[in-house]
Amino acid sequence: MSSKATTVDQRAAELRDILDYHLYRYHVLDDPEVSDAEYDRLYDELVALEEANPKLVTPDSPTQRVGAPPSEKFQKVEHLTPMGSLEKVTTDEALEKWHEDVCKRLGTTDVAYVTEPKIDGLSINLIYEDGVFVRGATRGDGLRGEDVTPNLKTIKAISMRMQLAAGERPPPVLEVRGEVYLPLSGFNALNERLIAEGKKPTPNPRNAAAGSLRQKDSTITAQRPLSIWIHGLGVRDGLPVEGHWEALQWLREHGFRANPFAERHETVESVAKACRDWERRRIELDYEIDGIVIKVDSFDQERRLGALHERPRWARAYKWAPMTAQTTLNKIHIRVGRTGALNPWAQLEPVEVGGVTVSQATLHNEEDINRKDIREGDTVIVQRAGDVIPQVVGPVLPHKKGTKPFKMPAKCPLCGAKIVKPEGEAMHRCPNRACPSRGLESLINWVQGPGDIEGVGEQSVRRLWDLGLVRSLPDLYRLTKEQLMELEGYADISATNAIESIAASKNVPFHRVLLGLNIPDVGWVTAQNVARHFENVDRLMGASQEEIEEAEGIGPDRAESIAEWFSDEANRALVDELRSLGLRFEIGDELKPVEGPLTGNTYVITGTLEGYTRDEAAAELEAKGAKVLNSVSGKTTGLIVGEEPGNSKLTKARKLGVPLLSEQDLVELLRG
DNA sequence: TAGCCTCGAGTTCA
DNA sequence: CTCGAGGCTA
Repeated sequence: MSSKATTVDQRAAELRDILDYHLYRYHVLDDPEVSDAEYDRLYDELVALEEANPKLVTPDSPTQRVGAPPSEKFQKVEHLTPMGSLEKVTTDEALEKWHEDVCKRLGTTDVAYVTEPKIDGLSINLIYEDGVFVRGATRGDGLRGEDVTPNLKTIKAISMRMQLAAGERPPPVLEVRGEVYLPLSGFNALNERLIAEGKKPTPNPRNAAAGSLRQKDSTITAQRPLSIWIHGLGVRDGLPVEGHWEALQWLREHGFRANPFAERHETVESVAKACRDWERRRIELDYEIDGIVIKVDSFDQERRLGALHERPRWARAYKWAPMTAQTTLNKIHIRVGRTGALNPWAQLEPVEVGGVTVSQATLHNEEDINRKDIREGDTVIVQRAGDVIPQVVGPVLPHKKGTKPFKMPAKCPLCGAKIVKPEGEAMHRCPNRACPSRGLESLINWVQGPGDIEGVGEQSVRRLWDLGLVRSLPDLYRLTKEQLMELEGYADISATNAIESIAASKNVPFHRVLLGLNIPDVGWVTAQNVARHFENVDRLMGASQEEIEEAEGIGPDRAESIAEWFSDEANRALVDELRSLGLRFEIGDELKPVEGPLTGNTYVITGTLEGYTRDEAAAELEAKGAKVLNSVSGKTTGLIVGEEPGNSKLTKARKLGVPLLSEQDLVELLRG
């Protein structure tokens, strides 16, 4: 061998070491030492050396992570030790019961546990021979999985070679277990890209990760920012560790990416607390977790406990109520809202999600449905966004035979008018101003919103509508007790109360009436501003678009919308009719700005208060001159936090440094 | 003109 | 509660 060859050989080996080290710093420790450019320079040097001397290429070289040719199919391989699946517990009681069982079998109460986040990803088994990564496989049935080595090599958080201390000899064979996952940031970026390319977004990070790992062409896998958390060992012969806690430390020291939130607990109470704490804290993570994995720490105790039907007695998964679920989408219905917008919604086979039963969910609009490729009859994934509103995330493919892509109807399902879809807008619309949907929906809106009528709810309004007794707001005020008593559910007393409540609603202030007219783009605040500016409806009706713009918070768009509404003859007739029925069309003194000790302060309320409803608290604050808004911003004076506060408001307030006030603080504020 | 603040509108379940 | 977008301000 010539001395030159040796030098090149040495340099290649050196470069492999350096590059491996920097990958480890970057992807395992999240603590890079060199710039990306510097890394690229070293990488290019190695590529050049290897191209000039193909014999230098080793299977574990950093250059071999990408570019393996597409394989025909995945080989089945046997795991060296079986990958058991975890028995789950869902309550503290079940956890406690397991602990008692463990203690009884071991004959001691001296049991320590290790907990760590249960990643919602794909279980993977990695084999290292003499410290070098040689093979990796999916879990499969627990005994045999699919060999996905080329794809795993593209994941930079997987070390191709173990980190060894000077003079340390690697174990001849080591089996390492982990969970491959897609970080949420990467998942969002991937979906944005897919949408931009006109492709279908992936329904959730787990599916995206699974799809990525099972790509036949590993160059595609390489484009997905997959990562891994290593959480355990299979074959571990000869390692100087006596328990899981030590094993995790050992793994970390040898270049494996073990989760930093693993904890060791001396008592089962401490374990239970960790499970509860993480249910709240899980949103802080850049990956999805669906519970906590709990293992008996000591390997000696683990061995004595053994397994039952491939399910280890020494470990449990504490699982929370799932935030997502699968169910069947039975039918897509159309609802026409009070503005004429067509709203498709899904009727679902009822399913538990995050502790409540979900049976319907909005599908927003046609574009959204078809981008997600949702069809009637699909099995779909449902999740609760922001912990509350159910969403259909997407179908679990493939579709059933004979299903068709969704299409909006061409005609309004209620009045038969031709549906329009303005250029650039997402919503389809029924253009018919006389469409029953609009009248009905506005009536429902009126009784539960601006009109604030007790004793007449959505169901009654629908029945009155169907009977033809009430088809407009004026009709409601002409309704008699006798007519109302024709309805099921109304007897003498309830009918009297309802009629009185309807009569009382004639006195709601002008701005509420304005709100009830259903003028597009006019909501609660704009109605107040308009009422305050014009003081009565005649001056408003007589105003030009430019004059309307002078009111606070009104720009060209809203001004146009308002002017257009009042230019419609039917609408002016409606105003006249309501006025003759006795509704108020000029302001009283209710909109006079209140001067008080809290003038200039704005507050936001979240959660449930003990002594007040939120409306009462808001009214009291406003009586002292404060403003009460619905979202936190830099200008918010304080966020009043009740029981079970909304997470988004709380996080935002913390981020912006907005003071958090308790109900106690509120009471003092109102008193002082 | 950008970026923040606010508003409107549509939404589910117990 | 969230989303999108109108309105306002620097």
